Amino acid sequence: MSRATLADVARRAGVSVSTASRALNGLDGPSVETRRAVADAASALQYRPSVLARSLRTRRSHTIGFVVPDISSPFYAAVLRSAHERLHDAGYRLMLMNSNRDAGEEIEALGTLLDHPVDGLLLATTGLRTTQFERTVGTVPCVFFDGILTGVGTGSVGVMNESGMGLLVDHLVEHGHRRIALLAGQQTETTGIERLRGFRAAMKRHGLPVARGHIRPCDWTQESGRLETRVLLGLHPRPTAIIAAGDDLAFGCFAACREMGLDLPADLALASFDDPYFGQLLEPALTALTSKPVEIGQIAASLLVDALRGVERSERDIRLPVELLRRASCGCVA
Amino acid sequence: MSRATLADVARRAGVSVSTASRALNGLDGPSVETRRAVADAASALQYRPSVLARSLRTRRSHTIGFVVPDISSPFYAAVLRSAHERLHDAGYRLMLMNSNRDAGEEIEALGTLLDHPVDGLLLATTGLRTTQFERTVGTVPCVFFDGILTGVGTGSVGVMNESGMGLLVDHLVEHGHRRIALLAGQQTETTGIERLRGFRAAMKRHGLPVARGHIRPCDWTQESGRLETRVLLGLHPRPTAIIAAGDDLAFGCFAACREMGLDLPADLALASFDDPYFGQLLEPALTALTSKPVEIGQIAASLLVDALRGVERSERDIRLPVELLRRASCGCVA
DNA sequence: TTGTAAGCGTTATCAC
DNA sequence: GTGATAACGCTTACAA
Repeated sequence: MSRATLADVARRAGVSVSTASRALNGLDGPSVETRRAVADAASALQYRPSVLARSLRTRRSHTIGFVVPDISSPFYAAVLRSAHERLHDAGYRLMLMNSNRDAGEEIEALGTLLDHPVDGLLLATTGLRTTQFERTVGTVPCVFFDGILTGVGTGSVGVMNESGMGLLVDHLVEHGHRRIALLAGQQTETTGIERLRGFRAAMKRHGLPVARGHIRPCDWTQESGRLETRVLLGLHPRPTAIIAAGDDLAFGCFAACREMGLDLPADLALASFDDPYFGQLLEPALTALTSKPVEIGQIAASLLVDALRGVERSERDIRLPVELLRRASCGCVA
Repeated sequence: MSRATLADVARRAGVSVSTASRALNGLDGPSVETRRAVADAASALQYRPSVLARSLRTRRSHTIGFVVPDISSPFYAAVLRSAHERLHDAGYRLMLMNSNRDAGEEIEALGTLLDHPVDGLLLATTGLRTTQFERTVGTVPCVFFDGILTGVGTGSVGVMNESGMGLLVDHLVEHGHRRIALLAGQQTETTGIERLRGFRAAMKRHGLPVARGHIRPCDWTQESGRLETRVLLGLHPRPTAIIAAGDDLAFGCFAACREMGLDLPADLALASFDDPYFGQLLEPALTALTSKPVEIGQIAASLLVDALRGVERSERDIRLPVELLRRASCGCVA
């Protein structure tokens, strides 16, 4: 005795499968009595429709694929939660994939999801090319977030990377810093690229030179931040301030300073682009920009749901403004 | 021109669908030439089998359901990543659900997953009853982790909650504390229950009384930790040390102390059951137990995969030992 | 208002 | 070796 099928329900209600289907789906046709009989039979048998069979027939799986570089990152986890909530409310399930910060794995992940198939995609890309994207995703609705590919897909959500970086540079300059270095993050991802661009622009705006070796492209990891900070601190002249393009990079900088017996912010000022949710609890508290994972997830999911429902939206590429959280690591008094 | 189907491949190769199916699935029967022809046709058409149709027919979806109280929690996110990796390698996809720390939502989530259907479940339960579980999950393989329901399911993985809590109490007692309070966490989840039990046992073992009101059952949130800490600090006599049963509770305690101008560990000692991955970077660094999300995810996934493959395992309920990380918040010198 | 039947894209059981 | 053909459980013209 496995799960009851629609045929079982129909038999018990004394009607045909099509009538049973119509009754359960609330289509017009069946009389009130018929509906009642079918509903009774269904609940008596504890009938639950097979999503699989329905999807095969209707060509809609009500499943969304979610692909990120690293789901264990608190930022992506927070985006996931909020996107999931929105999608769940809209009747969608979520299938998860990790690209592991590798373009090849990302393509494979997309392929797996499309085979399933998924009705739409939420993607934080880790450096896909436009042609690769078009070839593997085709016309399936896809909303980018955080890691964005421009010119393709049905929409995108992110923060204002360039102007945000400007805020950080401006603030450090206000503190009197002139030799500012950047832990730049991975330069295959839009976030890394745009933040670096914003850094260069802001430094230029202030008429400040960017010393040779003061820009450190690197992985988005704590270990990488630690290593690159050590390199920076070994330079002559040594930077007096460091901007980390991501929170893990900032942690790495923390760790390096601790190892080397340096005091933040007395010996070195630090500002981070991303604000981890415990930025406040660090010592010194971390100066950072508001990162908005909840908003990003919610908006990305909404864009996708609208696209799936055929709703046209005027604004398809959304960039959220960020604000500076002045805390202690930059030299502001707590 | 949508995706090519098996029929398209068969037609192009000049064979029947059944032969094409056999050839592609490597079943014996088809001759070498036939195999070759089918493979050529398949790649020419960029054929990708429909997972949906295959699942409907074989009654295996190769999809696993993953249910947690809150996926934005770094602990669960880390478990997810490691479990996902293991499952991916074994050819399974992962469908995600959030129970939002609510038993009703958890049941609904399980129902949704089973409708899909999923071949197995990875579940951190938030206080399900045995009968509820049996009714909704039936015989589908389910491995519990973190939040565990004993006596049902195909296995479980967690840490040694009781002895771990003993380690924390022992250590604070070594520091000379006698009035130790507990931010106990939610008492519907096994983790909360077992950690409280371990706390009582350890206090008893040391012959220490547990003062009235010194045990604070509460939500697992930072806000809750902050509030309960304030309550504890308003008590007479006031506890000299607090143990947080979870990391967010410890952060709340941090926040409360900061608000009240109290110095950790001089005015109050703090030890946490869970170690957040940045515990080292806090000031003071957080004394905690090693939490092992990566191991937990990996083991849980392995147990499930074994069960799905019909492999019998002797050890089905695994409890990982934990170690004490002596840092500064308990009063140890850094 | 209801029923019949075709099909969604596979796999599996038969014959040949 | 290979090919019809019947499922898997559902939706949806089209008939009645």
